[in-house]
Amino acid sequence: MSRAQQKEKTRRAIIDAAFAQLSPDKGFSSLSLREVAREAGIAPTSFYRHFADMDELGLTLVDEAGLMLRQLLRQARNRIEKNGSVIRTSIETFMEFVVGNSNVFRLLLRERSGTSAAFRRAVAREIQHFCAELADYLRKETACPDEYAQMQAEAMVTLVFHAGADALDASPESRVQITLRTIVQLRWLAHGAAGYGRRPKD
Amino acid sequence: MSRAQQKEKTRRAIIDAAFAQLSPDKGFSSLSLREVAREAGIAPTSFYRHFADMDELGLTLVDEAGLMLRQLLRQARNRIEKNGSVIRTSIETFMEFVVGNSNVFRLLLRERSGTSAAFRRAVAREIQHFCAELADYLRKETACPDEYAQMQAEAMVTLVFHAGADALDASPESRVQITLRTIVQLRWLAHGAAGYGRRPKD
DNA sequence: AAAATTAGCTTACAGTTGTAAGCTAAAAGT
DNA sequence: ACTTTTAGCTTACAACTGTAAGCTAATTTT
Repeated sequence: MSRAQQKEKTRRAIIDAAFAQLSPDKGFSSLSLREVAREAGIAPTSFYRHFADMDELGLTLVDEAGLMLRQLLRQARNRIEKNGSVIRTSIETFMEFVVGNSNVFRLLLRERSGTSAAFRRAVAREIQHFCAELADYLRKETACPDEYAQMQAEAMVTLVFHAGADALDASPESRVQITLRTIVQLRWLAHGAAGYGRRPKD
Repeated sequence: MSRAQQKEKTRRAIIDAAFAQLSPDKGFSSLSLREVAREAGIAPTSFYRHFADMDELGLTLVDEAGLMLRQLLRQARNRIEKNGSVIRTSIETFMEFVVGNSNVFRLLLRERSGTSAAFRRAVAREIQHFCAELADYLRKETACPDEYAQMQAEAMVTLVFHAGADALDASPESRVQITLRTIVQLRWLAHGAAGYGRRPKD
């Protein structure tokens, strides 16, 4: 095996080790370099051959998580074409992602409000992609005026992410409730944004 | 000074020390018992005379933060009576709280999605109070049907909290934008929930 | 007045952490 | 074939952590 190949392999081992050690009770910030190295099967100091410090590893993890989010978007679009119900299909797809990749979602969720400004920015950027694509869609497909599409998308993503967070701590039965609740909330938003001309009283 | 009084005093010193050490770069989980004890002016081991461990201290902090939230609600109600504009006044009051007590708000924000299930539950409970009071208000004052008041309140609180989180990282000028954005989003929700009979298309 | 309780102290220990220094062996470059 | 580069190793150290054990002095109880 070439040196470059081998290096890439251990790099992956480190990343996978980090993801593997994330859990409901353990966030990235309580991950230690030594632990990660141990799980990856290398000496602690060898870690530095791949990342300058834990922060650099963390940003890599966030990047990978963002990649998975974008894959999720494509998957949702496919399903919508077959199914038709935009809001319901989107939320259900998202919920499957959250439950099936809970470690990945939790990473985004925690670092979004974590202690590192760099991490927060990185997560915000990934979520921003999400919003931008949704806003595009809203502009094309709905009665929502252009300037409001972005704000509507942001509100929707906020509510859906929050629902995902709730789902992580909930039983499978309550997850159904959370999904239903979120569907209604998103419909209100869509309805409200479409009929924006008539303002509700303050 | 009586023994009980003195004890209460050091207990407060510990709590205040903990709050003081929270910062944009330092969450509760990266607070050490020794650091807190040092700042409180006591020996590390004396900490145990007041709290069984750091978790117990953390839950106390969350409780205090929740108390401040409820005070905030009362303040908002007073202002609404004078001012009239419910949504705008509420959001502006909330934003003032976030900026003025950023350490307290950050605590809630972080522990809401933190690694300790007990902390998450504690924060969820405090936010639940918020939602319940708002739902009550919505039932009385708006056209929203009873069963939807709770869901609407939850959506509103989610959006407002999220706006608060954004505000923490934003410049004063962008805070104005965030506030305006949130006002519009909440109006949509109110509008959508009031006209719930006509469903928007999926 | 004597006894019991206790808030806070000092000392001590074992565990973990990040990372510096320097070696080895193998791959890549010449 | 010789030199350079480098991924990974071992060893080492200083800093910090939580907390156990036991003392002191002052308040409270009896």
